[in-house]
Amino acid sequence: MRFLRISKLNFTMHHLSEQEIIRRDNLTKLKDAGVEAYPSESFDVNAFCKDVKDQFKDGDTTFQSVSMAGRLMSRRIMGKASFAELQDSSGRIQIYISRDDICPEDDKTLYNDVFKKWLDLGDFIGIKGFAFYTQMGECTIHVTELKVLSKSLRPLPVVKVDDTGKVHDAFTDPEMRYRQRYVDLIVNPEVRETFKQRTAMYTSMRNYLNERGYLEVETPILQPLYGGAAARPFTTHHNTLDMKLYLRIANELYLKRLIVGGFDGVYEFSKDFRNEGMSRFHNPEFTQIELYVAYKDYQWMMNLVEEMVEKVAIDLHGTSKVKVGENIIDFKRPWKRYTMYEAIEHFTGVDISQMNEDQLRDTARKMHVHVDNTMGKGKLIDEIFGEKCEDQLIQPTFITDYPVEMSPLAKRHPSKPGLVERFEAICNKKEIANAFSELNDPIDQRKRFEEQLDLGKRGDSEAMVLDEDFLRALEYGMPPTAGLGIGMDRLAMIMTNQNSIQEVLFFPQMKAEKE
RNA sequence: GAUCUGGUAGCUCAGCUGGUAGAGCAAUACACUUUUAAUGUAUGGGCCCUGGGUUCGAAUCCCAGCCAGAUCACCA
Repeated sequence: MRFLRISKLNFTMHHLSEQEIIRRDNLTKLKDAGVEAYPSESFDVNAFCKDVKDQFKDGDTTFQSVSMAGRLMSRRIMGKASFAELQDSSGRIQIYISRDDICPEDDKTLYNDVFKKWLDLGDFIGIKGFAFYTQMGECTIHVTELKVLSKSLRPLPVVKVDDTGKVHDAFTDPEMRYRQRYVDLIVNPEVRETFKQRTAMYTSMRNYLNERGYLEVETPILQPLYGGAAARPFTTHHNTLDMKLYLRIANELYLKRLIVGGFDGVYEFSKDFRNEGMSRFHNPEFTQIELYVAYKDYQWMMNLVEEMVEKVAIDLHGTSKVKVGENIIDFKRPWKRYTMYEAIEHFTGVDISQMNEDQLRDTARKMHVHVDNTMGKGKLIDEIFGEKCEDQLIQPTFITDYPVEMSPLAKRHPSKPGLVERFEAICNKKEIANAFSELNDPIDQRKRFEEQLDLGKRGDSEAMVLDEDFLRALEYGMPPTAGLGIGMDRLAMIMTNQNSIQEVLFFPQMKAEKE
């Protein structure tokens, strides 16, 4: 019955374009001539385009017996000799093919037919040969052997760069680039670089945290209760257990359970899911790193964030200064620090620290901040900050001491009533990190959850739900703990100078393509 | 979810106030043994996003829809 599982896609052939028909035709001709278009045996590579171009000097004895593989990306045929470009994972190099070098015998099929007629741009080939410089001074591989490694049946966009460096016919349509990222990666080398930098960012952070002895862990994505953030979840269903499950919106409550269990420091790069709107800053699935360290507080965590993010910038760029849009952002320590009240006073000139709810609402209205009567004190402060301060914070800056109403999992500030020990790091007008001294008083935590339940009953779809097992864990006792979350996609956008989250996700979420 | 902009050849794009669908690259054929956005000559290639409407006639004007991008609102 297995054939029934084959998807419909295998049977519905799209209408073939002229160029696709020609490529299928060429495939048939290769096979008829006894050339295997999809050979199975290994083709051993001993050099990459970039290395040859960077290291080969004219007259050197190096790279005189190279074996290379990649896609054929351009072709300039001049009768019995041709220039072409080979692209591998490292970049491109020009290759030179002369008929009598690759066909020393009488049979010239390999050059006249296979290379000139039956190969197409995008096909994978393997070559053997030696490096030299042409009369025009370009580093080139003189090909002595040519092998077909894999035939390409669809035409690629042909992007050309002229001698002034100007790019012609760039493949730029965002819809096609995101839906067919493989094509984007083939023809746009800078896209490949962005994703390599994203991985370098993960490596940098992982190394930093591992060196300090923190344990990288994995916690459930499918959760019976969602928690750790204010957001609407995706829901799903487990058939055998016949139970409703949620895709996690955060992993905070699970990592804290591990601190209760006795680990001193745990972290996880966590793919989280939020069933909310999409924008150039929001994808339904995104990645956060969360870190929890026992016996530490938020002040200590601020120092860690500065040190780690500065290191990331240096590991990626060799300097703490990173170009982001029109700005140069310098991650060098120490970063500016403001309490939320100080920040508001600094950017608006108004000291709100002693104001009650009504005074705050009046002040907000005078500043033309949109507020309504359902907003409590914490929400009002948050609105004023968001409207008047956040947009002015380009350089990395810590904002500390948030209203307790916005932070149900954070510890109360010992000397500032109504506030919690929390900070956010803001950079390029956006939050890049959020951290607090974790609330470890189980009685207070239960009370805060109950306040969230009330919000939920009043219609707040993002209010947290009460997690009885998490409270049970806290009742066994959790050491004082500092916790941190960093939005990896947002940080990647800054570190790679991209202004859309889709540029740092290989496969951003898209609506289904029409047939 | 709201507003604006866009969807034409494999790719990048023209196509005016309605009148036989265009260019460059790519492709096909021929020539050319150090070119480089190779060149020269010739040729083929289109569900103009979809569905309605107006009109003698629609890629073009109108309406509805689909997809994308930008901005805004919620959010990381």
